Amino acid sequence: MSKTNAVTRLAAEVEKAAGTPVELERPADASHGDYATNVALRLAPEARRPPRELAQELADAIASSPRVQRAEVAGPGFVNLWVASEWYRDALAELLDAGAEYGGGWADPRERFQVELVSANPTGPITVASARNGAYGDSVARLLAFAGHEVEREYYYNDSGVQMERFRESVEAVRRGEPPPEDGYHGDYVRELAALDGDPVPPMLERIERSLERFRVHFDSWALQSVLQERIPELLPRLDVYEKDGAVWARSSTYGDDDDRVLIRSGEGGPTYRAADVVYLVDKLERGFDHALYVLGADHHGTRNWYGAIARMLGYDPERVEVLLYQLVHLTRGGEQTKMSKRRGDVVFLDDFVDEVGVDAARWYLVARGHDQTIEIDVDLAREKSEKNPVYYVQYAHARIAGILRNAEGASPGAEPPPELAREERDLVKRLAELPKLVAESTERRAPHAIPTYAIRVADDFHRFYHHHRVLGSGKTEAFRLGLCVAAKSVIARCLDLIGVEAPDRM
RNA sequence: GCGCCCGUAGCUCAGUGGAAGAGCGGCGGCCUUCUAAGCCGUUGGUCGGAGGUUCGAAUCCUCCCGGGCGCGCCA
Repeated sequence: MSKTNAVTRLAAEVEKAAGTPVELERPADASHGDYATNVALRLAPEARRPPRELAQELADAIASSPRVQRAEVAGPGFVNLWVASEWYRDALAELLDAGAEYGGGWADPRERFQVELVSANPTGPITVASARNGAYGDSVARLLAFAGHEVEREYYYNDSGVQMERFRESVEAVRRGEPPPEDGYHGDYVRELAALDGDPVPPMLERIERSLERFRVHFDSWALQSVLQERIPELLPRLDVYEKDGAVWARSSTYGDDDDRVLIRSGEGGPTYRAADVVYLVDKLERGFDHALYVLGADHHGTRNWYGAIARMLGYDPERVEVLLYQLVHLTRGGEQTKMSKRRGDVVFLDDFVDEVGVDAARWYLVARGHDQTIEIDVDLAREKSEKNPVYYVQYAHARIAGILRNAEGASPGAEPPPELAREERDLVKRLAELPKLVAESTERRAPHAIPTYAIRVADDFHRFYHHHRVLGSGKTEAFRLGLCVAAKSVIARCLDLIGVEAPDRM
């Protein structure tokens, strides 16, 4: 992080006294102060001094800051501190000044990222399972862009493999008036495609793109396996390979992969998907991306080390390659597990899911869980549950604020706190001031699910503030409270945007 | 068998060394005042189990139990 904020500036004051980096936490218990640090506990063993004694020195030193009202030692050696009016002014002024950019633009250095996401074979419409890939990957991309990086999203599809042939044969069969082959594709969409002329792949791709655009996932580019694999002969000499059983193998296990992988098949000698991976990786890195991110479902975790291995084999820094794994989506119907198979056609398509619950609830639902957590969706309960989706709670806070600002009629917001700040006002400022740290951690961990969790907290604090305090016509406190509203609205809108959800002005 | 992920309140889940949480559900209150999709109160947990590291463990390590997903010359 290259930018300071109200919290880090406060931490810096403690650092001066402690002589070591300090992180301030917000205690869960209000009686433990506005902020707390365990730095005395961490320092005590090396200093060979009782932690509470060190903590007392720090508390005394920090208490003299104009931003600090009071500092206390607590428990085994925590320093709890209560911030002063000065700090609230600093924090809110910063929020208002930065506006929509608050918490962003901190990346240093700014780099080029490519996020490859979804990349489902165009053998059928996008399913809810792929939608998680889209929701997760797109949110990571949004976080990186907000940090200040240059980000492009790409969809990579296989237009020439065995499954694509099955898909085309299924459409052809229907065109001849026959049922699709047993191991072919059977969904209704196959019949729809059969009604058109020519190769069914382009219209399928168009439909996929429309679904994803509707889901607010936009692709900057599309990559084709058939084009990439033409360069395989050119790249083969750069690889560490050997022949076995008539096939050509990459010695990937020596470069960090779990196994060696076949690049060129025995027999007719066609290239495998892995061979195209090699070309694609070179292509990505030579197009000037500093980082190539692969968003993959947990069913691909067996190859999570493959991409880094080929980067190493080719002499690239493997740190430039990142595999983001997310756990799968399981669909149930009235408690019964339904197997998802595009071939059988008994899947839930993204478009149907979105028809049912709306884009906002769908995106929120798919990104609000940790990516390491398997998601189970009961198709029968989806609509009922979506009505209780916390996304509406958060959007409602935004709409309420918009309503206040509509009624404000030229009254201008300010950051100057009134002599007495109410608890709800202080809580809201502190909450809003968490955004920079939250966003930075969420970006670095590739964990966008922290955003909705935080957005609920912000809405929570706002709704409470709103309930207890009148904004318009509140006299000397009006400007400050309007300032709070403007800042809260901006933070909520930013959080929602980072996960691809709209922030409505009316509900 | 081996590998990856998960096990926290009735349900769905946050919480990657600091003082156990949210939403939903249940129960009881609050609208002549900027949007009640809201607010307030209450109910509810030996953080799967056992050891270990640490001043301190839901969090780190080891083992065990349970669930998901992989282990193709498919992608």
